Amino acid sequence: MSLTHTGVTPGTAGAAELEPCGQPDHPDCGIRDVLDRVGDKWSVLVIVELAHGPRRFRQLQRAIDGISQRMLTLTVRRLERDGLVLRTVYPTVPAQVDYRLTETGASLTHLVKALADWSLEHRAGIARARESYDSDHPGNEIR
Amino acid sequence: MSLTHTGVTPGTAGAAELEPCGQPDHPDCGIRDVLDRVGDKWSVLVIVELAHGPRRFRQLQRAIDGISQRMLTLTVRRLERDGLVLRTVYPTVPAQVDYRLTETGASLTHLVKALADWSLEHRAGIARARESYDSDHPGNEIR
DNA sequence: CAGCATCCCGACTGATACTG
DNA sequence: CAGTATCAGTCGGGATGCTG
Repeated sequence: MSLTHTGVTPGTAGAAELEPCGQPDHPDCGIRDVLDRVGDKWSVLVIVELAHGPRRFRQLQRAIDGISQRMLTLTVRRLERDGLVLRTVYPTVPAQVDYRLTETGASLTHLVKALADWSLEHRAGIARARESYDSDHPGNEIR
Repeated sequence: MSLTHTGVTPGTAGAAELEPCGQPDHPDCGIRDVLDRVGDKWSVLVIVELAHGPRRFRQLQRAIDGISQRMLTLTVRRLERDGLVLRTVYPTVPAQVDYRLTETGASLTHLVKALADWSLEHRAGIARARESYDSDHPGNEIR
């Protein structure tokens, strides 16, 4: 809903002005850097969770269904390394650490939100398209 | 508002782990469906390329630096299956196929563009953060 | 040109056990 | 609680060779 999508002419001429990298200079103009981070399902879920406020390690693990401790560790490390998440250690008796989004990380939440909105909006359509495709192409394992 | 979730649904015992998805509360609600598609670097690059207009297979492969034929095939197939891309075969002598975004696919273009913009905007910062992190944490192989 | 079929290696991940 | 260390299994994805 909050996704205002101005009608874009489908297929035909389209191509209005999507010019992420004006030049073939850089093959992928940094898109991949982000994608490798944003595209990771765990990263996104962590970001979404942290968008609600600071969380501790266990809180994140409990909030994110299905993530292993190992993956959570790796995920927050990577996000920290990229400067999207700030990790703070409190030298309390039982060690305590909290994670929160940095400003950069917070700015990503808008995109994630937009992505989620788009997802919800087209979820059904995609599911239908898949069924349709699968029935039209039996025995085609495209995952 | 869509992403505002109350956080935590620990639930002691088994309980329901699959939320009805009535509300966009649950992060898992369709986000992954999109992410599995959008999050894929090749998918995004294909979408970006197709945003400029219809392309043939070889055109795509040449435009997208580094993609293997196998990955391009799989990528466009998946996009087609999800109804984001339309595949048209022209029974010419040397087979000719073109791909173009469907309306749904075109609507994704905005998000992809946003992602690309964000990427460009924060590219340098992320790179710096990484260097900084790496020098502060020597011998830490986080990918 | 536009694919499909195979082989194959290394990275990603989960499960498990141990530490500060 | 908040991790680190290890090991094993899966699979993404590149390289190569072959149709239509």
